Amino acid sequence: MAARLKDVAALAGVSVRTVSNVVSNTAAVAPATRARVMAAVEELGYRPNLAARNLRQGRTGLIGVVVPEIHSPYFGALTGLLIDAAQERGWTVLLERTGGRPDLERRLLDGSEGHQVDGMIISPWSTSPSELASLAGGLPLVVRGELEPDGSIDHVALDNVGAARDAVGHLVARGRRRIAAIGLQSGLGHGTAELRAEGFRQGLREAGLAPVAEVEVADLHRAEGARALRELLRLPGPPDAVFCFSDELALGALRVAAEQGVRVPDDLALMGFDDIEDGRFAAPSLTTIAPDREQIAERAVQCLTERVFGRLEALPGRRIVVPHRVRGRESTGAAPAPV
Amino acid sequence: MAARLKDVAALAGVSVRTVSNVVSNTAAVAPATRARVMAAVEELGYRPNLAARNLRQGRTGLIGVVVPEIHSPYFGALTGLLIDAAQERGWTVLLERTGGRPDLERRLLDGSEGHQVDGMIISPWSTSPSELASLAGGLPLVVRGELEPDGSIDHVALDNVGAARDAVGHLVARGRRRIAAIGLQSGLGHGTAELRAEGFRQGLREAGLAPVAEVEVADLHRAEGARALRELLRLPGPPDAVFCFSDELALGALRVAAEQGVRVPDDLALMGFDDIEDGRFAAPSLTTIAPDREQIAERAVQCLTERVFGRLEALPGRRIVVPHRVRGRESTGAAPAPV
DNA sequence: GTCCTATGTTGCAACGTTGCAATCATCGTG
DNA sequence: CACGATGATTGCAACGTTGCAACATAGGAC
Repeated sequence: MAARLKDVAALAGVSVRTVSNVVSNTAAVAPATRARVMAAVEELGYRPNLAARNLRQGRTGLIGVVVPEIHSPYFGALTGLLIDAAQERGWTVLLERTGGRPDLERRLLDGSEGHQVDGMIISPWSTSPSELASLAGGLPLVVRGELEPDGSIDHVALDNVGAARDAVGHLVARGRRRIAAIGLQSGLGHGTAELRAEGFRQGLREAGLAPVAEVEVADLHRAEGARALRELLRLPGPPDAVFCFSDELALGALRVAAEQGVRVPDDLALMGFDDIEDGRFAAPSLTTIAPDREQIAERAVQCLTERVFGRLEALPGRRIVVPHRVRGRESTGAAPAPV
Repeated sequence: MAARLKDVAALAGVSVRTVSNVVSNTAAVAPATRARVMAAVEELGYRPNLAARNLRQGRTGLIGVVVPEIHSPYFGALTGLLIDAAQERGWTVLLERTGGRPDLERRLLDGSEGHQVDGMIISPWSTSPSELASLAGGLPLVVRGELEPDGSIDHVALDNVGAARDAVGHLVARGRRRIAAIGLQSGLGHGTAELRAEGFRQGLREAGLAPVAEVEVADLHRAEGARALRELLRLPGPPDAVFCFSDELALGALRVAAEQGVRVPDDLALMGFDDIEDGRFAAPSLTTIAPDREQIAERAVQCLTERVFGRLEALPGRRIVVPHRVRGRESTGAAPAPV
């Protein structure tokens, strides 16, 4: 059915090897020959069989991108950017979702599940970096997000502690004193939440304040944010500002504030983390920590590419920190409401 | 480096073929032999080389999912469900974004871009089904969303006309008479918008009404919805209800309503389409048309699987219509605001 | 004319797997 | 005991490509 090198060769009147040279640019070919071959390729609609090429070359041109979920705005946006960055470098992305399940994370890494890839970019949920490294064997790996650092693999991460401190600074600068946090996660050895909590406390300490409350959540989605703010509003001395560890949590909280007649930002300043699209169009718009997502994607793919092609096996893991900024909007009174 | 069948065979003291029989369950193997082989597999950490398997079997186990974008809530959610449904049937998903670019849509289909897949599920933006079919050649294809029907390929779609009619019905039943639409797209031969416009007009006709306005948009995102509502509010006789062809458009409109002090639903009823997560947590929560997304994903993958394995090449294209329902919430006064 | 180099072209083998058909042992049946 | 049927195991070849090294030809230097 599909044309092979052999068919093209027969039609063009040259050897199989020459056709291969033309289509994969591996050797010098006389212009006339090249033209004849190209014509035959065109006529037969020849496309190289990638399975054969992969088998021969020992590479697949695929990289795995492993995320807990893709339907959430944060991971959705990041995944899109990763695909772009990968495409630019000639990779094709194989997307895997773990749903946060540790067993699935493991099976994907050790190769018993899923397809063969040349490398992986993983946003782990529950597996520690050292475990990741051993599971992956020799597979090039870039870890997204933050768990305790491990010497042997590459990380691309934010300065989560610093970002959380900046968030508190933003609230304090706007005169808030009774500040709470939503988004701690005790169950997991999930480092990101812990780092943000750490930064939150540091920021308060620097301002000579103490946390009004720290609310734990089961996940980072809206429903949990809503639940958490309801809880905070029942406290005897409710907060005048809340720092949520994700925009989705903040949007859930925003909804509850509207329900209960709590005015944002007048009665309560609300702040998120991630800078997702929804936050820009919320009413009031959401102040947030904006990581440089393009750079995260760019650096992660670049890093992985170097690992795959380079002789970096012996190199120690690199630690790439991507910048962030506070994006002040209406929910903390940092931007005037339009009209 | 990586263990091969040959290595396992040597260790277990059997032939390569027997090991293959064990790992791929292709023939009866004596329990004792199987145990010996499994032990060797375990010891060497053997994983089958998929490139070789694919080459031999002529199949890759990959299906392509082609969407215009994945960062949007609608496509993000759908893609997640497609990956789930595919995984259940043993497929791995290769995700491709077109960004709505026609040339990229084409290159993906004719195989000159991207990897080799056994089939594709595509949400086309600008390529017509007949063109899709000819580009794909013999590649099994399932088309998502709606363009003019074509006899030879499978479609999985909503009843867009009926759904839009239902939306109008919902607004009319709540006493609205001055109804506008946001979301028409003239530039594209993009069928979905046209079908919803058609249903919108039918619904109004049935109620003996005429459209107050129909606003065109460049895309279906929030910014366009915001722009469109601003435009509508400047009209001499503004509408008392707006049907937006996507939830994102409606959320953009909702934001503008809040900015301009237009009360929703009292002054203006707002309705969307897609039932994305954000709409549930907006204040007010967003009435919408909810397609049965699980079923879309499920049926699309099922359909494709049948095409790949079945002898259905000669079969005419099937047309699968997935049900939807109106989900009444606060933005049309269909659900009381909590507390 | 000989040698050397540069350029273009080729055949062979191999990547790791599985389809096919052959082989061998074992068992039940008549 | 011969026979066929069944079960278990095997060797060979092939999937379509590319690395390697060899080969052919032409052109330039001496």
